[in-house]
Amino acid sequence: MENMLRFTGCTLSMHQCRCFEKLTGEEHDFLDASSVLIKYKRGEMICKQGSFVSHVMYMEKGLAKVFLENGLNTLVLRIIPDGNFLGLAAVSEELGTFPYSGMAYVDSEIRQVDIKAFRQLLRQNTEFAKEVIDILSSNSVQIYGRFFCLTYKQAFGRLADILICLADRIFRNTEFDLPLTRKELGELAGMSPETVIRMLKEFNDEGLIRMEGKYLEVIDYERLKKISETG
Amino acid sequence: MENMLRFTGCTLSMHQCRCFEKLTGEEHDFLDASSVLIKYKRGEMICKQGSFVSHVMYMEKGLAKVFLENGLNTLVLRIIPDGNFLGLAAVSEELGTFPYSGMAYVDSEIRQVDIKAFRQLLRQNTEFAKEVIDILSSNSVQIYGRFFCLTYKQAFGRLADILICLADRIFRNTEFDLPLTRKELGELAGMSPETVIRMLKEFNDEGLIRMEGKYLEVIDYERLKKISETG
DNA sequence: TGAAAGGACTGATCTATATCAATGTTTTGT
DNA sequence: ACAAAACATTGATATAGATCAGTCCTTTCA
Repeated sequence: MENMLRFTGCTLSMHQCRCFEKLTGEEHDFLDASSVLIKYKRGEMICKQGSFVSHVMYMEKGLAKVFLENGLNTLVLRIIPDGNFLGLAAVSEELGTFPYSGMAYVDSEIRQVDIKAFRQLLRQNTEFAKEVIDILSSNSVQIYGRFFCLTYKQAFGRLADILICLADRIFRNTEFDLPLTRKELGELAGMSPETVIRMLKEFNDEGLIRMEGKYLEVIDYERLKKISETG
Repeated sequence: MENMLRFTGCTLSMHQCRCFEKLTGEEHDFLDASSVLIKYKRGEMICKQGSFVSHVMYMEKGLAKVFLENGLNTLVLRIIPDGNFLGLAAVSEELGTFPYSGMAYVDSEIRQVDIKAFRQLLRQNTEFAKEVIDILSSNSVQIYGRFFCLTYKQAFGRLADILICLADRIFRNTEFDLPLTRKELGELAGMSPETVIRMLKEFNDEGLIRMEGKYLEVIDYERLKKISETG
């Protein structure tokens, strides 16, 4: 009788992006003709909050963060791995500018699709439009969970959340080399880099994880999960 | 040269809901035939997080909150005044259950539209679908601002935000009678009821607002705005 | 209309986490 | 290969805001 919803700070939405499967061969060609593939180096800005929108961006290969900033603080909304849109806010005709920024965590390849072409497909293919609506809804739900988590959970719970998310969903492995700095990890979990370090050390000392520099291994997944739930 | 985006904890999205204007007379009739109007009393639950979704809900008259809860804490995502959807997450076929709860702040009338009928209209009328996508995008952007605000602003900034939002967008007046308790105000601004009381008192003593029980008047709008921006 | 419950308010205390400051360690660019 | 910059780590300190405990006020409803 577990009717209580659990919220996690997970940075990925659950939805598997399937919208391109809904296109006809012809529409696919049209999309290809209306798009370009751009390469970004680690640390490069992919889009800047407040700048004009002219494309929809799709991550072909790499890893990026989508975030808000006000000059002082950075809030990561979502991590974008292969096969996801950087965000579809651009689709709305109301919104002429990016409501967030994007930056590559690692060298990445991003497909930029002309927004007019994308909107035309939305208009002419309702199955495609339905998929896009699903993606938008699913993104919202993911952000809600993250919002709740960052607002009410304590630091160790938030960090546990992020570690689980990285292992389960981003690297799909209990061990991995983190391409993020402690500061970037802090942005994800909504805490200062110093706090990240202290908590990671504690997790390490308690035998929940093993950590050496960039290398990270989740050892006691179950206990980490528990911390993420109760924290 | 103000290129820095401001985030507010405002609980309303900017989008004016126009999707019904896109329907033909026939489609309108179809929608009417597929919907019912339900009345709720102040404090009544409109939908419960985790329960099955079978309707899209549209606020005809009243005021409600849409929120997340885990048994201990409540996080208000959005306030819903007349002429807005309670949320469109239900539109996604992936999601069988409500990702949030809804509760009436005042006696309200809500139109429940059968989800199948709504989805059918999405499929057959691309202009309608486009409007729904705009609403979803716009809701996301509003949540982003609120997320940033609650994560990084200090309590007095968050409270100032909420007061401005209430005056500007909900009551459209510098004076109004609050239908919310201090606890509910706290949920909106992400703080404890005691903190709400102390801060309101301080705002009152500083001459920013005038407050007597449920009555509230915004006196120094500009300074309140400044506090919301710098807090 | 009077008792009970819920809400408003106040003051005292506590604590999680930011911030600051200093040092050692990698990484980067030339 | 070396200097400079960025990053990681540690310890000490500060503080915003939660929590707790109590009183008074207001609404509700029997």
